[in-house]
Amino acid sequence: MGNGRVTVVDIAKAAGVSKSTVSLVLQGSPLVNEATRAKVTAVMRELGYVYNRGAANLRQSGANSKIIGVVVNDLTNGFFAELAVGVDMVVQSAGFVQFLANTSENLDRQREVIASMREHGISGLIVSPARGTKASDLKPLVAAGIPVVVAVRQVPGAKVSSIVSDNHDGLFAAVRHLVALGHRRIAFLGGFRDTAVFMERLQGYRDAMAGCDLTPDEALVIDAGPSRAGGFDAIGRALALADPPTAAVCFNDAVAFGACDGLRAAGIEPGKDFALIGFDDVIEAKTAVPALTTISVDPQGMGRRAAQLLLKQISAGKPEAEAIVASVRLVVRESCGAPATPETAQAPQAG
Amino acid sequence: MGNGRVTVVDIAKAAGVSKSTVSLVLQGSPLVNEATRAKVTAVMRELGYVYNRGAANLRQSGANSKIIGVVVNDLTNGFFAELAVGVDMVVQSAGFVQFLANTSENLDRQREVIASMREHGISGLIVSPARGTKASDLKPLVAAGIPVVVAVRQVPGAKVSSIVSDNHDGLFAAVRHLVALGHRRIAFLGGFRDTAVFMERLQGYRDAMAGCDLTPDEALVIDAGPSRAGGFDAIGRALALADPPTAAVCFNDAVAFGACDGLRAAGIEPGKDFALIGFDDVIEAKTAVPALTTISVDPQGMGRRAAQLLLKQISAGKPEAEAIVASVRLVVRESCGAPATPETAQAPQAG
DNA sequence: CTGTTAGCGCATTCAA
DNA sequence: TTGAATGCGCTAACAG
Repeated sequence: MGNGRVTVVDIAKAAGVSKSTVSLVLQGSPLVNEATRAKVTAVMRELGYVYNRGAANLRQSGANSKIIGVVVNDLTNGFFAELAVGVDMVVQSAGFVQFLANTSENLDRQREVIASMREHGISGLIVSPARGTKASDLKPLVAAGIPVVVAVRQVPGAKVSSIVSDNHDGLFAAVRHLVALGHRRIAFLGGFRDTAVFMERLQGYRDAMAGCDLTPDEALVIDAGPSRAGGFDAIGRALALADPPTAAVCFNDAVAFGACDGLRAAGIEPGKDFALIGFDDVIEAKTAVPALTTISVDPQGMGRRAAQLLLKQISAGKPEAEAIVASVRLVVRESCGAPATPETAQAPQAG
Repeated sequence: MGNGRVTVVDIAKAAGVSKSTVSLVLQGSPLVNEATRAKVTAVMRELGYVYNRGAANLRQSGANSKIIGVVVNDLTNGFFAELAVGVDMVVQSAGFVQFLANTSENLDRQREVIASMREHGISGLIVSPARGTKASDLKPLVAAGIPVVVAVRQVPGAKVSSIVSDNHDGLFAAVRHLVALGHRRIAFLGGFRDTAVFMERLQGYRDAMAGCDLTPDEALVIDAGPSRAGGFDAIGRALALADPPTAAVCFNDAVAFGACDGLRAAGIEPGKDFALIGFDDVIEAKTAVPALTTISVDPQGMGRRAAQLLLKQISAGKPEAEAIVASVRLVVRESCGAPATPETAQAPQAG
């Protein structure tokens, strides 16, 4: 029945030893008699003692708090939830705990949570930054010698480690794939133009189109929210064009799902009458649309790598983190054999 | 250029006052001269001072750490991610921060993270328990006077507040709805039998079936993982029955999505040739399958309510939390006009 | 209104 | 091997 707060002195008293001895037992020091250690641990269990990391951390000059902060821009998005899970895995395994906050793309909130985390003495930070995050937002952290790794989105001038997917090459490969299948009118659907990720992917799209001697048509680039609803909207606008596409590569899987919904609503079967490729790997993408080709970036793996990167920096005690960019491998998982020519696409068309 | 760690004495020295004065400024005390307060805050900003909550908390006898722990059984599931987001909202607004951990349904890990959270001095805990969680797992917390609220799943003998959805009535209503549409062979798909949630929902299903004079057929109760893959599997087994169902209510939305996939794979259009109802509210359920009827329980709202419940207990300083059960309202959002009789099911569509 | 003193729970010297 | 001091950064009492 451990009621109130039990401290080392309490258990020292009860075990008939001094506080220091208890402290040594706590950190598994080999300098303590096995018999006394057993007695101490027994008393600890009996009295319901709980280690006070705050106090310990305070004494150790605030070095390692064993807590790492994780801030994501949208936990509602399966991708970022998986990312957080990946981080959590290695963080927990390393004996750390995770301070997780969701910013909902809100810069003010992001500032708040990061400040709050600093007050709690995080020993490192992993952040999937909100749109518009500037290097100055991360500056105080690195100035204080707190390791920071940025994931998913890059922050322009920040001197921190980062891990992002190879957006350009991923989209480049996707477009080449579609062209190889015979498609010539290929749309790029979804995403916000003011993000670096969008521009990188768009550039991959454009480069691939240009490399295949396809006439660039800006009307085929349709930005929309990076969500299912956005995809639904985007495909609708695409199909409404005078010269609609026969294939599309989507900003992410959520958009691709929405595009599937939209195609079905228009009486077009995705993967059969229309080729679709999605970027990113939201939960269980393969069962969502069996015929959907995806460029996969494993969010959990990304989270794990980010965490490993951070832990390495923490243990290295490196004050200023170098700017390391780790590319994630992109792979086309399934082949999508959609017909390409206008003749085959004309059948049940719903212009 | 705030380099090393700046403390109150540093800023006191720089501002030409004493530590206490700085402390008073920190907590916004009205007992300090406006001029000195301005000077102190200016120096704080200049030196890049960061408040050390650990030390403050230590001095205050470990009362309020301003951190609340959140443990969920599966952050990969959109429902729980949304739940965490809901919690985060009110927690952040109240000036607290969230310690979030994912247990992946692992009891050992759950014990670990809860222990870790205690060491860090959480002032409250919200937990969506892993399968098999026993009251004894929460006992130490309540014994230590730490408020705990259990969400989503109940823990049998635990003397803690809890917030769960009205599983029985939700499923009861769903079945009645399908019966009203003319269905008689109604399956119950997905979920694990060893959870209280499953049994409650199953009981609702059975009670509704019995109330409608429908012969109970245990073959129509098909358990499977509460995931998209599980739903895909379950519907496959259902359709393979000698006397297959014409409608189904699913354990959750993920299962329902999987069931949709399975139906389509079998050439059956969900919401047209087969009526489907999903429980729970995963992200953007409405766009996933336009015709899918859902029993909705808003996970974010649930998270918010859980957090409010917890904060109330924290502020009330209530040592032993009473067992409060808060029901969540369940609503059928859309009507699903699926044909019921075998005769109409063979025609393309029936009025 | 501001300065002084004294710990919060722990780990780290130093002696014994 | 173990016990007695000391201080981490901060707040809570009282003094001035």
